[in-house]
Parts: sequence; structure tokens; C-alpha cells
Amino acid sequence: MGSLKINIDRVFHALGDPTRRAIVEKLSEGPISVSHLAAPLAITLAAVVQHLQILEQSGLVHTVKAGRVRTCRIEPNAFSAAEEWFAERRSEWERRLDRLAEFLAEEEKK
Amino acid sequence: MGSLKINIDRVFHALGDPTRRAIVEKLSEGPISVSHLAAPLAITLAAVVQHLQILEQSGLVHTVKAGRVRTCRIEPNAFSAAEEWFAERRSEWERRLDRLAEFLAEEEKK
DNA sequence: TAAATACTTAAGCATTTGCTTGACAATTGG
DNA sequence: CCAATTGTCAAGCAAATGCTTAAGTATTTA
Repeated sequence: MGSLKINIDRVFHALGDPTRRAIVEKLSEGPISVSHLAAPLAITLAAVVQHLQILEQSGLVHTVKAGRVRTCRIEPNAFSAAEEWFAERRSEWERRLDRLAEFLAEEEKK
Repeated sequence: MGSLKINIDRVFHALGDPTRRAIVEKLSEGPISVSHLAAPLAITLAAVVQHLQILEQSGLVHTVKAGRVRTCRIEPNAFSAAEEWFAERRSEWERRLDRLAEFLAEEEKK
């Protein structure tokens, strides 16, 4: 396993901020440098770097510095972790609704 | 359309807090009253009510008051909205990787 | 009807958050 | 080599957040 362990708490916290989601949306289009990320974002470069630190700690984003340019890209594993959280909740309540339907069908028969 | 419009910003903001996710997890097991929700949660009932307000505004949770008891339940539509957000990002970078693979295959041939 | 239950509401408070500014590397192009 | 580019780091600050307490209201139950 080459993938780091993902903290679901940090992932959801990171995605809770609209600017960070905008960054993630941009990165979905492909890898990009910090200043290119910042350009359309009505905040300073320093603020973007701070958001990137949180995104990187959450495991959602990976960055590499080459020369003076830091290139950022999506790390799909953390996404999967969040998607799984939804899938688990969904399966739980769907199972419950199935049991309910089963019960109602049983009542019908009597 | 019986379903209210869902604000993805509020949904992600609501899920950004661990206590609110714990509430959602509990509600996935089935509808439950406010005080039963609060019982295992090392915070006051008032705090739970505040979290529920945010969850309800986000569309993730629906509550109904009958007598003196308010019963809370999951509202699956808001979940779907969040899941779609992930699906869109995922499809975007997968499309990109496909194009890359296509390009590399083309290079190979030469 | 009196007491207990199940919230509701508002005020206040400590901490966290998102942001800015400004000073500082490190790298690269002319 | 010098200037522009690209990013880093640390303070500091206003606003948002998560929580508590305390004083309600409404509904049941005994």
C-alpha cells in the first residue's frame, strides 16, 4: 500500500470551505501552479497557500516544488474516503427502508 | 417537484463539523428525537439544537414536532447533491487521464 | 393541577478561522 | 549580476463558530 492513511475528519473540514472547494474544482481540470490557482481567486497568494496547506494535510491535494514553482494536483484517494462515507450512510438507511417495506408487506398478508 | 432546492455550500459546511456528522450518522439508523440524539453526545441539548438548525437549513435533515417531541430524520436529497459534486470532479479528472492515455498510446505508435 | 419532560431562545464567551500585510527566501531570465 | 518571478513565514485582526448557562414555553403525566 503506497497510499497514506486518510483522516475523514480533515477531509470534510477541508471541503467545508467554499474557497477550498473552488481550488479542488480547479485542480480537477488538471495540475496547476500556486499562482495560477490564486489568479482567479479574489484573495492574496498567501491566503491560497494557507488553504493549500489544509488541503494537503487532509490528503485531498498533493504538491511538488520544482525550482520556484509548486505544482498542485488532486489526490483521488481522499475523495474515495469521503464518497465511501456517503455510501455507508446511504446503505444504512436504504437497508432500514427495505426492512420497513418487508414489514408492511407482511402486515398486508394478514 | 416536491423537493426544496439544495445549497451545496451549506451542505458541505454542515458536514464540515464532526458533531454534525455524528448526528447524521445516528440519523442514518432511523428517525429519533432531539434528546435521544443528544444523550450520547458530551454536549448540552442546546448545542445539539443549534447543530440541528444548521443541518436543517442545509437540507440534510428534516424535523417535525409532535407534542413536545421533535423527531429528526435524514433528507436524502441533500446527500445526493453532495455525492454528485464528487462524481463531477471524479469524471473530470478521469476524462483528463483518459486523454493522457490516448495521447501516450498515439506517441507509442510512432 | 403540580411536577416532570422536552425542547426553545438569548446572551455571553473562548477559540478557531480566513484573511491581510510585510518582510523574507529561492530561482530564473535578461 | 540584477531584477522579476514565485512562493514562504509570521504577526495580527475581525468575524464566525461551537459551546455554555440561564431563563423561558409548551406538553404530558401522576
